[in-house]
Amino acid sequence: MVRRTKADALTTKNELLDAAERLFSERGVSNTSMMQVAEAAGVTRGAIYHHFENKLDLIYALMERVSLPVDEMRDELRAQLPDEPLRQLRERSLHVVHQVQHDPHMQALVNILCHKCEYVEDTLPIHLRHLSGRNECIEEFVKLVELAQQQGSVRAEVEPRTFVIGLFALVDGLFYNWLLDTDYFDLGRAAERTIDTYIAGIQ
Amino acid sequence: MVRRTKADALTTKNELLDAAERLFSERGVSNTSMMQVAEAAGVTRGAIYHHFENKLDLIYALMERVSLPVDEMRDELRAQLPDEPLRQLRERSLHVVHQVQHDPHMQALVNILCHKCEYVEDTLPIHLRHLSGRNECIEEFVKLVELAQQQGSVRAEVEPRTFVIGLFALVDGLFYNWLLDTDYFDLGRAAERTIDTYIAGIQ
DNA sequence: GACTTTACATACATACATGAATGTTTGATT
DNA sequence: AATCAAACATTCATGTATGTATGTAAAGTC
Repeated sequence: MVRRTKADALTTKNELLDAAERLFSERGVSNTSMMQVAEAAGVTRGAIYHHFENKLDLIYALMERVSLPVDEMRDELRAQLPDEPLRQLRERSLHVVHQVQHDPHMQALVNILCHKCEYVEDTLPIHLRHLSGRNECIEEFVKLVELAQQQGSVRAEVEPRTFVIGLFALVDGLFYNWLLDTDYFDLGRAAERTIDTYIAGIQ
Repeated sequence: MVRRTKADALTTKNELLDAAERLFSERGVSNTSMMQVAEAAGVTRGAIYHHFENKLDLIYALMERVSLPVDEMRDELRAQLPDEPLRQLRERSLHVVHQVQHDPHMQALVNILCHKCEYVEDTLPIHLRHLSGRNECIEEFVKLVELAQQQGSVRAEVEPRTFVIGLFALVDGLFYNWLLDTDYFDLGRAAERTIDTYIAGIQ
């Protein structure tokens, strides 16, 4: 049975995105063919190539789907706790952790970018996008640490930039390992403890 | 011109491993065909299938090549600083970092496992091997932290296991990000600072 | 109601990649 | 010296992915 109305087309597109997200996350990007994605969504390959240019465009669309709500939330948190820089650092980091832990789309996407997608020249645009918002965030965090340093709550010999690189590495590393086996440890709990420990180390 | 002596065969095998290591690291595992590996090594595909069963077996051989020296070094370091558990933690962590930063084979392999290889069912044996030695190491580190706790140099409310998970996450995250762009920050320096900060957080 | 466009399905052409089978040359063994 | 087996090269058969071109029925538009 064919569906043609605009709303139905949008449904088809979303079903394709859902199928791709699931299959990519389960079996890897390059190990999943467009054919398999189409079948999982109950359509043919023609439908995919109608909605997306190719596999990369499909991944790109997956990122769009989660990046919008994430950006909103970031702006929201940015405004909070302007007078307590270290706490803002903590809360914002933990918030991302919470998202990865509890939002299935976010979790699947991070899993894909982290473990199910080879970092090669072809996928460069994908990863560049992934990193762009991130570098912004690093700069912002550096300024927060500098502020805390001026306030005297951080030791003077601490290099803000290096500290922030470590903070991101810690969070990334937690994601990386947790996604390998989500039963090995509780992400939220571990993130809270380890981030607090790390921040305590500069006070 | 064909080469047949046993020594020459070993040379061929090593050239194949070198070529695979380079190509996999540059262009990704599933994006590199056996044909390309053979060409890069100056032989035909026949040579590969003579020495290795398939692509997975080839990756496996790559891991073997570096795991031996790494295991030796681990045993060596294990014996050092038995009375200063936190320093042993620090030194052993930094030593791995140093290896990744300065040993090309190690660096290429971690890069492959981290960014150039999809974590899917087919490659499970590969990753399981990668994780086995690691889990051992985690348990060992936990005991070191417990020891430090008994010695009174670590606060009582610290959970050793969570702390070690964070330490590994930090190191992994540093590798992960540094390998994306080795010019973005100095790995050794950042590792030293951030690990010290993290350890300072529990004292 | 005629016309155009959308939303797919179908079919096809091309390009690789894999793995096995087979062939060939030479070192190693006795 | 004869034989065997190792170390590859060559060829082939098969499967599979991709992208595109074309077909078509319904939706949308006027």
